[in-house]
Amino acid sequence: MENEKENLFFEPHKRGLMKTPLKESTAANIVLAELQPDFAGSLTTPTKPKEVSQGEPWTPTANLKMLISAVSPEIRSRDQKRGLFDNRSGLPEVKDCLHEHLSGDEYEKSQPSRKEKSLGLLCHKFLARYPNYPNPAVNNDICLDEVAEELNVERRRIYDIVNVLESLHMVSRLAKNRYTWHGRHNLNKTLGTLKTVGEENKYAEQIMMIKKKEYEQEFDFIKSYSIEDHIIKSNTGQNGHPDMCFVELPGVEFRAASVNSRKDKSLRVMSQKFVMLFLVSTPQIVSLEIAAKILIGEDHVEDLDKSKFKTKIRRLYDIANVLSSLDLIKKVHVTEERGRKPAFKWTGPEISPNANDPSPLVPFTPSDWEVRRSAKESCAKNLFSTRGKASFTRHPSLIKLVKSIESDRRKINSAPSSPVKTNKAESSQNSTPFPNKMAQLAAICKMQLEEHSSEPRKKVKAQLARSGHCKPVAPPDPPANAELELTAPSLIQPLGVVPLIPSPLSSALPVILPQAPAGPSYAIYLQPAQAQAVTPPQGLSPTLCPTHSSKTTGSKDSTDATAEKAAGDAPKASGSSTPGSLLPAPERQGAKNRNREPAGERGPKRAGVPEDSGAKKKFKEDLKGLENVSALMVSPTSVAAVPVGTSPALASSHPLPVQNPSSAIVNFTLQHLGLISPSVQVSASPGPGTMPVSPRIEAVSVIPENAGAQPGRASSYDSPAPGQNHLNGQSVAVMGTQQPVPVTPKGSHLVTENFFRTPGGPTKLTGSSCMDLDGANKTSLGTLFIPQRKLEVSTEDVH
DNA sequence: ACCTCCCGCCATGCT
DNA sequence: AGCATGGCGGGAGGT
Repeated sequence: MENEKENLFFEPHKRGLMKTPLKESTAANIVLAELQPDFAGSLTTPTKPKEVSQGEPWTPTANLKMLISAVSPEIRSRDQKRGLFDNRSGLPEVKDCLHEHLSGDEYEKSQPSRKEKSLGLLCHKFLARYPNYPNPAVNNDICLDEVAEELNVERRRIYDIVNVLESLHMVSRLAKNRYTWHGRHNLNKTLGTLKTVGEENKYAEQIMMIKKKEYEQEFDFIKSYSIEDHIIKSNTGQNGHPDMCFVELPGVEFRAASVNSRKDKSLRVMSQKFVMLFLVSTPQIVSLEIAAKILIGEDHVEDLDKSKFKTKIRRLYDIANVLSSLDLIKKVHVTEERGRKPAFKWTGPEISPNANDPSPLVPFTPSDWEVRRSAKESCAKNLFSTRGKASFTRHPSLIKLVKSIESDRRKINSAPSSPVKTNKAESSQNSTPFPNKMAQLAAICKMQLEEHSSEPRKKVKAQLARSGHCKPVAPPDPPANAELELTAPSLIQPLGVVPLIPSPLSSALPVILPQAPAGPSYAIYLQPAQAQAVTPPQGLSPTLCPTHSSKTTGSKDSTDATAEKAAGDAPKASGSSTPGSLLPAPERQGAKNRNREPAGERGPKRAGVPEDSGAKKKFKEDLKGLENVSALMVSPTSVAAVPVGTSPALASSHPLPVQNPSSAIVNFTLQHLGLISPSVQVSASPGPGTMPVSPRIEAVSVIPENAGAQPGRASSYDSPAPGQNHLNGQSVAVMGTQQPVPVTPKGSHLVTENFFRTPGGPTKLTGSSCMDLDGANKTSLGTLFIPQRKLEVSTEDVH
């Protein structure tokens, strides 16, 4: 059916082509096909449309250039080394395209080395075919068969790419063998949603836990069950990781039942989770190890069987390759004492949970509400695993509901690829029942979870209070932390993530409290709308997650990243100053963001390393302080970095700025303290105060691939609408401004929305709008923790 | 020797 | 049954 439908839709354009791929594309043809992205898809397509959208010229030459540029960085360098590069095209890919040319020279190429066949390269080729911001008006469908042929790869490979792209809603499945290309129009929204979900899932906490465990293992450290653990577990479930289904955006949903059937396991889900990890972790560096553990359901690390772990890692590489091609991440290495760990750093745009909020200030219209609601529902769906396995599902009471829901859902989804669902409007009809249930479940679950979580936290708090030593949260600790760390230097390293220097473990604990949904401060932030829509009255944390608009994008390079961070910090800091939280509507977002981040930062900062009970006490105290101070908590993660900072206040206020002294000194100090590994260096900060240490580190590692590649591609594709450019992430500059600046232009949103999702045919706008409503998404609670510890280190590029 | 990850078998589920 | 999807992990290229 699906096909049929699709065909109908597309027939006009592609019909003939649809299934028949051009195999023969011998050289020339092939080239053309590749070169002309969309066209290729349509092959014969009558409709000119697709590629046209951007108006980008797709001459063969241009394509080659693009490909080359895209691929080249890596290959080029390699080739150069080898000496291959020189002559003909140094690019293997190119070769593919142009195999014609002398095989002699480059048979090597002709016989593509493994690398030439890499998924990353393939993905670049794939992406080269489509504009970053396709013209919605045009038919942007993708025929998998055609693409596979054109790119000379088995379809299986295309699935790998498409699945990841689908997870980012850059493509959506129309029907069998057909996808629609959305490009980056929705990317920010998607990322915002993922971030929100990631926060809700408390991935940051999970990461911390894992790290903590590592520490403990290494050092016997406190084995006592930390409060945090309990909390986390309660929230997440035994796994420690909430199992959730694919996160669907209102506008983009899977239409094929088959797709839905495997949703939970799918590469898509893994991809989303992986992305979430980046979005919620402060350093935004995630090691494969940690990612794998979390994705597996880490809590039972012990249980982990190697094979499973290995498989997960393999998959993560696949995903990472695609994400790298999208320039969302780049490979780096986190060095620990133990050795280097492969990790990836987020180089995509900074997103705030629902960053897009078009207009927070603006009152929501009824329609908006609906939208949000739908968004929320979708979130709920996501949260609950279809299986039942989901963490939330755990609650017995909920299981039944879940099952029923699932069944309903299946029915609904079962409609195969047929383009049915649409956003709210549509969904309302079809899926309405389901969503409602989901929403209810979600609400229930959240409530329950919150309760659970809150209790522990409360306990903790109480303890802390008793202890009385509270250190002021934020400020504190840099120094203290440093010391602590020193004592337990090793601890730091364990973290897979690189983070900011300071407080490893400690960060985790402290942070938690503040974040607790229950936390007063958070409550404040909640937007009524959100609360209602998304979560139960409680409001839970959800609100917390604000978007930090401030962070815009990131950027591309490490430097940018640093800058970003710095910027982010600054805002945060400011936020801290304004403890409160209750910001006027306009600021809400900012406030939220601030809150979130701060928390994360706090952790680190505060974090003392609990060496022993004493340390723990400190933590607790810190936590306590945090609670009290919650308002104050400001400094973002960057703070953590600040080992140097003497006064807490300073630290908080200026994230890392501490740099004041020479960076060299800082590094030296850090190293001694054990906060950072020798390998890592904190570069001198650019500006005083601005650069957080950690960022710097990141900065150090530069990445070859992406940078190089993207540019090429980007140039050609990116241009779309002005606003949109920002979306790409790369473009946006970050600013330190405290106030969150909306990264993406609202206008763009609108645009995108409209465009978005056109699967079936006529586009409908509605859905996308939902996404925009940040509110709904925001509902998540953010967890503030920042797991990071120090670890870190050098990020090297993979190559 | 380890890191990456290509390759394609084969299960799953829709048609 | 046939086909589209895509989970999965053996094993090989790279470093």
